[in-house]
Formats: sequence, structure tokens, C-alpha cells
Amino acid sequence: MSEENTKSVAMSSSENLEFCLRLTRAYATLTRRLDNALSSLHGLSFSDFMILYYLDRAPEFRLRRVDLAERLGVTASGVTRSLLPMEKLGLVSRQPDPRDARVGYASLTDTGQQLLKYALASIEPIAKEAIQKVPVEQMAPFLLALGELAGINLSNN
Amino acid sequence: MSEENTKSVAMSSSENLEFCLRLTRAYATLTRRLDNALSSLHGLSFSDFMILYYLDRAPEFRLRRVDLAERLGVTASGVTRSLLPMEKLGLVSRQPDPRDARVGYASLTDTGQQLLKYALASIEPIAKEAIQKVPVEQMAPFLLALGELAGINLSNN
DNA sequence: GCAATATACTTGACTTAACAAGTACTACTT
DNA sequence: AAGTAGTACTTGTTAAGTCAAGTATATTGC
Repeated sequence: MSEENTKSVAMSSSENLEFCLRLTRAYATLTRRLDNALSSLHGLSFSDFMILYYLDRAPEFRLRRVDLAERLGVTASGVTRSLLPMEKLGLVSRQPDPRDARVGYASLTDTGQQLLKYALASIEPIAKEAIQKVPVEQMAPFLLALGELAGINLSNN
Repeated sequence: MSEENTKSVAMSSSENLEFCLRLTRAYATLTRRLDNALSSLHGLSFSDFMILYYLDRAPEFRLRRVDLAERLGVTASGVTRSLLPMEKLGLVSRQPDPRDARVGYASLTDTGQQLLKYALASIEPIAKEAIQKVPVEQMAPFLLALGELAGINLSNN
């Protein structure tokens, strides 16, 4: 196809880029494992799991959809769509805000909390195995860096 | 909705899980940024970019679809589908293997290589900014751990 | 007070990628 | 040499999530 096509453009292979590539692949590998474990055990995706988890940790076991989206790192419409089947399953329920008619809380039901408990148990070993790749003494800075990368400190997106 | 719903299931908030959650969110944030930068500049997704990049680094600028899938961390069908529009754009081309009629190589064209060059330039600053969240002295173990997580263990890249 | 702007959410159209099943070929076994 | 098993890829179907646009409600500035 080409005469001149003999020199790679990305020869230096910047460390910056390498970092992005590995992060991407690590994410793919990890979520695939988590998804599989959950879906075969409880029919959940990891994304569903995260929703239950964040609700469980929130005050009064509920969050506005916007806040949930922010924690999950997805858009508001993504949340709407994920929540729908979960509501049908009775894992979460919808609650209005008396002060602001725009907001609809997503609220964890007892059923949802129960399922979360079991899901947590099946996920733990996988998360643990994953984490073992990180040297213990590096864990704290590692978590910090990931947190910053995720934009946890300041607003944004 | 509940009488007993007053105790969080995930109180201890295992570090293992926290790690998975942050990785997920870091990934979401990072790829969103990369995707935006690329799509506005060159109409590429980060996934497209990765394809060009891996091909550029491969011997003879080409890879079997399976090997590409492995590097990207997606399934073979994902590769087939991603490659289709890129072939139409003339960024990659398809090549048969004389020894094995099953395989179809994805091969980087000059056009593709050219675009990669520009895309690299627009991505670098974002990757660099991301990487700045990681302390320099932790970078090496960080990369290593991500690599292991991604299942890079042996061979390849 | 009331228009203008902003926020919270939903919906339609679309993209991406997974899984499962299918096709075509190769390699192994005996 | 023929059957079985394995590999490389493609395709139908579906799930998940994006963006853009729309609705409804709140807040701000004049």
C-alpha cells in the first residue's frame, strides 16, 4: 500500500500515553471480571452494584440522580436509564423532594440492601485479587492519585 | 419504605472495593477528556486512536485482529466493528495472510499514520496533565501494577 | 413581580461493545 | 485420510451509555 511507510510515528512511546493505555486496559479487564462475577450470581452489572453501594453509603440511603451520576462518573441520562430496571426489580425506589419538585431521589430499598450484601461478598475476592498487584506501601498514594484523576477533589467532569 | 433500613451494609468500605470504584471513575473521566479532544480535532474516538497507535508500533504496521483485540482489551467482535468505519475512511486496510486463510490483518495506511501523528499531538497534553497526578517516584510501580491488572504479564505490547 | 437563566431530570436517536452462534479454515489424533 | 477439536473472524441481538433536545421547576436580576 505504501512505499514510505517504514517509520513509526510513535517511536518514543511517551510514558504519558502508556499510562492512559494501561489504565484503559486495566479498567477493561477489571470490570469484565466484576461484571461476570456479579451477573452470574445475582444478575447485576458492576454499574448496578455501584449504584446500590453509593446509595447504601449516602445519608438516609438516598441520593439525587445528579449526585449519583457524579459519583458514578456518568451523565444524568445514564443514571435515569440504569435506574429504570432496578426500580422494576424493587432494588431502589423513587422519592420526591418536598422542597424542590424537580429532583427525584433514588432510594435504596430493603431488598436492594439485602442484594448489595450478597453482591459485596461475591465481589470482594475479585477486588482483593486485583489490589494485590499493588504493593502495600504504594496503596495510599495510588488511591490518592486515582481519586485526583477521577476529579474527586474539585467539581468538574 | 422500611422500618429497619438504618444500618449501612458497607460500613467498613473495604479498601479493595474503593480501589475498583476509583479506577472506574478515573477511567471514565480520562477517556471522556481524550475522546472529546480527539473527536473535535479529528473525528476519532480514543478507541480508534488506540488502534492506529498499536498498528503503528507493530512489525510491518499490521496486526491480526485477535492480537489487536488483546492489546485493546476488547473482544474480537469489537475489533471487527471498530475497524469497519476506519477502513472506509482509509485509515487502515485489510490484508490476508498467505499461510493462514482465516486471518485478516489490519494494516495501517499512510493516511492513518498521518492522522495518528496529528492525533498524538492533541492527546499528549491531556495525557500529560493526567499523569501529573501521579508522583514521579511512584510512576514506575504504578505502571507496573496497572500492567499486571490489565493482564500484560508476559510477551506482547 | 416577571422575564431570563439555570438546574434536575427524561426522552429519542445513535454508538459502542458484549455475548452467543455461525462460518471457514487449520491442526491434531489415530 | 478422516474425524475431531481448536482458532480467526463475522454477524444478530441486546445492553449500556452518550449527546442533543425537551419539559418542568427554581433562582436571579431588574
